Amino acid sequence: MTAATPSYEILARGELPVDTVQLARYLIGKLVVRQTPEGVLSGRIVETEAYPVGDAAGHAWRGETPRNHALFLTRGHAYVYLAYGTSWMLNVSSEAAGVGAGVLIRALEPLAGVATMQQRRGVQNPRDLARGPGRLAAALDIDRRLDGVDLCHDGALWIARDVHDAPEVGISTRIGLSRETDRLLRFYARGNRFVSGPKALNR
DNA sequence: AGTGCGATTGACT
DNA sequence: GTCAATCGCACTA
Repeated sequence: MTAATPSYEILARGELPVDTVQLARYLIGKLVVRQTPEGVLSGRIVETEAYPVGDAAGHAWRGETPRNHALFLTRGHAYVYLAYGTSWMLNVSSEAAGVGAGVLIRALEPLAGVATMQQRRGVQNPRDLARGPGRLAAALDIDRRLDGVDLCHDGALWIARDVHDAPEVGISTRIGLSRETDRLLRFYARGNRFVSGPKALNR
């Protein structure tokens, strides 16, 4: 028995806040659980960013396309896309069906399957396994196969409740954007060492 | 059909 | 601190 076996109680869709920004904040302290043939991988969400309706930095801004289709699914579905040709990004759709918006999961505190993640990433330091959206997806073996998956159902990937209380949440501007750079839509577990970005954005 | 450009990362000065 | 890698897609024509 491990000392801290994580709980995998799936979050029901009805529990998810209907608003994109509220959902981004709500997801801090929840779990991402990935079921693979090799076993379960999981982590605690410590950093998110909201891309609400009307946000010029959001992929849904110019309307629905084949790529961003999953953003228009009802809240709680995975939107997975490739950035810079190298890094997969995991998002959670966040509004009613037909409305395009989402929350980017930017960092996890690894919990279950750490050895597998270390192997997958070729990295030993637990802090570096899922600190950053691209690393996170690589650690959990997330790519286009999971685009459109319902995260409120048992399957290859879902979101679960944590046994611990939600951490204190900090708010800042988002990272890596060229538009809408001043909006305070990034949420993070304050002081948590698995949060990405500069120190100034982790107070 | 051609072009530009990322919601990043890792290697390197 | 700088910078290239690398791919799919959206946009233009």
